[in-house]
Amino acid sequence: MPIKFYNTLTKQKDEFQPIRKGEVKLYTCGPTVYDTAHIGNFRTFLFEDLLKRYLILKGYQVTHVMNLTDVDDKTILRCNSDHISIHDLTEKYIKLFFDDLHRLKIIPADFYPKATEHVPEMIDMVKKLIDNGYAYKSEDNSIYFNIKKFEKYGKLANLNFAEQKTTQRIATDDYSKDHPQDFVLWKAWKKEDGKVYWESPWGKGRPGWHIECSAMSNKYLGENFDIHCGGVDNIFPHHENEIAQSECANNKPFVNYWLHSEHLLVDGRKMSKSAGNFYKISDLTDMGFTPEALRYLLLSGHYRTNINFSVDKKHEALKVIQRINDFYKRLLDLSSNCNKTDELPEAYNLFIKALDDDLNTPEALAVFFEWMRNTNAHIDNNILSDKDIIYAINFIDEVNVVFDLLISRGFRIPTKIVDLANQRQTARINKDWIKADSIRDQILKLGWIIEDAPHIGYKLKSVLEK
RNA sequence: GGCGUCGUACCCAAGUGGUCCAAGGGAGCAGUUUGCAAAACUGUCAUUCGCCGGUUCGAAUCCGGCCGACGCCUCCA
Repeated sequence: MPIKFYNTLTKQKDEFQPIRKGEVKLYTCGPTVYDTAHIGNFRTFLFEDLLKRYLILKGYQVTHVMNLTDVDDKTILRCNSDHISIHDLTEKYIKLFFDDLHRLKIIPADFYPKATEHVPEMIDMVKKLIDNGYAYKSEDNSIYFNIKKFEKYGKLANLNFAEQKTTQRIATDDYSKDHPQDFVLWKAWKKEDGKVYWESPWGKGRPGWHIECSAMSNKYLGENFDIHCGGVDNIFPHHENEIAQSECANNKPFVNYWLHSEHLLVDGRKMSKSAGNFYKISDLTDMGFTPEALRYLLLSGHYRTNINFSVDKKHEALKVIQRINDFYKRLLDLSSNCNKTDELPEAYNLFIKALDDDLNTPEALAVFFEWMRNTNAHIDNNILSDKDIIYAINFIDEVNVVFDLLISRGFRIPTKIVDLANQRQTARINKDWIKADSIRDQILKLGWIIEDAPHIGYKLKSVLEK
């Protein structure tokens, strides 16, 4: 079964056909590293992680590039106000970004090119655009792209520039442009830029924002590649401009499939620092959200809808993660004498069918939950065969390739907790319920949950929810 | 002004013409089980899909109007 993706370029679900059989070249817009990324940014990065994991599950060899924008207006402003070099500032936030990626179990990209390390490539591309007649130099030595020369300009964002009403912001913008909506490829140095500049054939300056993604995707993935992703806010102007630059420089189509994720809302509103609903990953882990809980919450809504995040969802997410992990352990405990195979249960086909349809994660999770409930019931009734146990484990392993909701950190049970549990066991055998209950409370206070088996035996679980 | 998205139970969230008198998760309630719990399971939880009309044999799904939330139109995941 082929995968279908909603392609922003065609505005419909298209069957996915890679350029080279079995291979996918994927470019995802990365962070601007002048500040810490927030939960909204990670909604997009997690969508991209899901996409990549699913392509891997389907057997594709994925080459993934994520850029790091380490020079732009905000970054320069921040350096000047904090009296810190651009390198020191961006390295700090790059490190924090990688920490968060790791924490959320996002599979690392193959390349993380930095804008500042690819200026020559960008200059080359601007040169090509000038040579091909698509770009011009303004009075202040900046280079602009002439949108009138590119017939398809506006196709991705579905904007009609001939009838476009000029907004206040554009009208009061740069006077030296031929057309108000032309965008900058190379920005001439200004006093405020301080030490931040590169030499170019047009004098000192720095690259425009959009050119980095065109130049770097070109370098690492080729002039025409398969998939390009980002948040919906990138559709215009960023991705529209990337298309214009790349196609006019190379005279060939740029990207075949454009996938965009919707924004995340917090408590039904746009996240903002002033509204007090602005969260970084570290804020949420401090509140007790586990990486798996965050993955679940951000992947349980479809990527093209606004998902509504709220700290009130912590209980729901932790509960779900606990259920899945308990179920997995339950199966593993039953599997010791079973012969391994790589076969899968029927429900797996429905799971794949849901994800094939433009990554319908809510549907896929529904299939999984329903199957899990039935399988638990079969275990309760002791009617699950050895073969079924192995199929079930295989299924969860596959689900985990895509969602990664199994807790991989080992919880080592402290000796003290085991001792208490054993004392309680003795009390239970002696039917000393008062003592047994009091030890259970004590264990709970130490951060562990004890679950009894009928008559004798127990399980210990770490308290995930505080 | 232009382009576009969304409104489904207490909360979250699929479904986009009949197999839906509407999946799945969380919360609640009742039960099985348990020394009691927990976990697991079972049952219950929207005669109805923002509102009003229309098309159709048939609509949550298509069309029109209205109400409400939101995005983009050169900062933005």
